[in-house]
Amino acid sequence: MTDLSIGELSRRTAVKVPTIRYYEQIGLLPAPPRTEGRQRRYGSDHVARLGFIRHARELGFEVEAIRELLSLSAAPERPCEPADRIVLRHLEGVERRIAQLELLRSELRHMLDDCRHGQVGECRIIQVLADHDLCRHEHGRMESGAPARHARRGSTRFPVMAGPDPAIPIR
Amino acid sequence: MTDLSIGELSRRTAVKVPTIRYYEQIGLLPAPPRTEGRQRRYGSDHVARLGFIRHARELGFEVEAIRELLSLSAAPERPCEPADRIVLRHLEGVERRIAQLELLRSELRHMLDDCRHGQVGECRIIQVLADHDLCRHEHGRMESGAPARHARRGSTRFPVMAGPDPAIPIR
DNA sequence: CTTGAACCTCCAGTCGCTAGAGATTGTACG
DNA sequence: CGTACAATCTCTAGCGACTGGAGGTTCAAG
Repeated sequence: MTDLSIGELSRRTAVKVPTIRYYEQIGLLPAPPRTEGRQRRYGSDHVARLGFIRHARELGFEVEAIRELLSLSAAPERPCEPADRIVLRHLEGVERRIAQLELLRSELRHMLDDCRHGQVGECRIIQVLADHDLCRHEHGRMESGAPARHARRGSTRFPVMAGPDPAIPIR
Repeated sequence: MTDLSIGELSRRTAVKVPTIRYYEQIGLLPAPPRTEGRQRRYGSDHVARLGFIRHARELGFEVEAIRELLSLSAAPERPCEPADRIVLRHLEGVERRIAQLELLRSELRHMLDDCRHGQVGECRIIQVLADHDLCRHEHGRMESGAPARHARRGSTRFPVMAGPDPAIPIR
């Protein structure tokens, strides 16, 4: 009805033009009719559907989840419990991610707090990175028997990325 | 010295074999010497460097940041301020991400709270997704003049992904 | 010497876009 | 009506940080 070009649709929904074409390609937005010159022309139903998609993306839903939500929304008389479950699952993922990031935040803050802001040699940041055991929190699991908290104190030395060394076959 | 195969290195550092090869490819881990049969053999310095990399990745640092941290760690007598800055920048990113996710979390919770768990037709979840204006928080910016809070109440109907419609050129 | 696990290289796929090349179409103006 | 030029078209490749597979070789134990 409204007969919008892809650029107009983009402006109205705040979704970029290549993204709209991408959504069509992956089957999230139906292919619209075309002009004789094969340019896309959209109606108000496309505006609504694309708005739905954009909002769901803003809320962090994955494309697959959006696909399901869209197909659920097409059956208003059916129970909305499947939709609830999708949202709940996503909420749980967001909560897990927040918890992870909060751990990260506190470890990063500790690293900065502990750093005396002197030389790299005494820098707590570099030390903690070099030796996982020095950090205040455990954020990975340590399942197996303690792997010998070796007394590598002092200089942190790794093989340095030098020019292509001769690559002598050993042994 | 320790002369480890890539599988052994993988076990000791908890970094997967293809990931180790990938780190070599992108120049994060130096290419080790090879056996006559061109298999990689690693020493304890590689174990240390790869441990550094893994820990930094666990803390969410990007590869480019790790590259910088590694090259900083090679100069123990220099000031550690550049390292501090990298960590601080990353911390700020983490904090921004947390703030975003907390907004998301609260909006998702509201959606679930408001849903009467009946039919899709009255489902608050679907309604909020279909009409951005219904949500409790603003998480995008709304710069331009209000785009006509249209009275599309009731059925949420989009063009449905059907079979390939005839694609009649219009106009 | 044989077996088979581990290793090798190379390439493709993941996710959700984004950007570019090079060709065509739509539209406004003179 | 012609022309200019913005917008559109298709196609392909790239991002980041891996991960997986195919198909072939090497190592180490028995």
